[in-house]
Amino acid sequence: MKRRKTPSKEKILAILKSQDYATSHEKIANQIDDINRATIYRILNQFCEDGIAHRIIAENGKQFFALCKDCEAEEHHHNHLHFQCNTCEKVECFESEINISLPNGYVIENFNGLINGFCNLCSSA
Amino acid sequence: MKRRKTPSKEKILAILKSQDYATSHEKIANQIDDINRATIYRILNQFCEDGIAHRIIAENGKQFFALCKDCEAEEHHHNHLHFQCNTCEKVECFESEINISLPNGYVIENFNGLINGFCNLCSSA
DNA sequence: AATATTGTTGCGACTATGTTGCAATAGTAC
DNA sequence: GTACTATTGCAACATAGTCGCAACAATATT
Repeated sequence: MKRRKTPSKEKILAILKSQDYATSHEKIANQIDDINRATIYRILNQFCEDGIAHRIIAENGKQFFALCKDCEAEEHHHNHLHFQCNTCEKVECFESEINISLPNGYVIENFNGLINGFCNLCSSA
Repeated sequence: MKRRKTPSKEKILAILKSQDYATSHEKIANQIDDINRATIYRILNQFCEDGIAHRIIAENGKQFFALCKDCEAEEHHHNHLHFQCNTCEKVECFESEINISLPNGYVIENFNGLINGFCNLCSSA
């Protein structure tokens, strides 16, 4: 499957780039009115497959997406924690990676770590 | 809201106790034929509220439940990692707690950390 | 023991998120 | 320009989980 460059992909990529936080499908759809729901999902999935973005599963099961930083095409560094504010619902990536040590025989493929709580803005309000 | 002791709750609690792994709603429903879907969900939610069980969100957004060990009613220790095997799909709790340090002003309420990969049984197959 | 209170259950309907099959469209390579 | 095939829109589907309501049942009260 060779990827093609399309307006839809560029648009969604631009939106992801413009966000400071991880973005839900809903939020992306709100900023777009001429791309089909299914297409947005497909493009986001493609970005994840291609290592352009990574997927975060929120506590309610919803997917959020954030661009990958410092990821080589082959080697990904997604062992960092995410934080979702229970008030403003924003999802952000924390820089520091965490060390994961597994029992013998276990092989890691992916890590999804989410902290829920109150962000600095909402906790002081 | 005072909780009442009912056969449904006892039955579900017994199932949770009998599992070595975290359990999905589906798996529970399979072992029961006389309790309504909605009731199972409500009971599981209650268990989580009451600190009897904790909820794990899998990569596909599905909920899994596991009994709390070493949890006081007031103080919970859920900063441990979970592991889901991509082959056998089992979800298990890892013992070791992880240290989470948050930026200034951030308050943690809950942590959901899931590693996906292959468990010792499936990785060697 | 009978009754009142109110938490619990089953049912059905509903919501929301995400996926898929198919035909039409549009990148890309030649 | 033409051929090839990835992409898109549409509609239908799938699934997980929730909610309102009336009937029921566990506790508390007498």
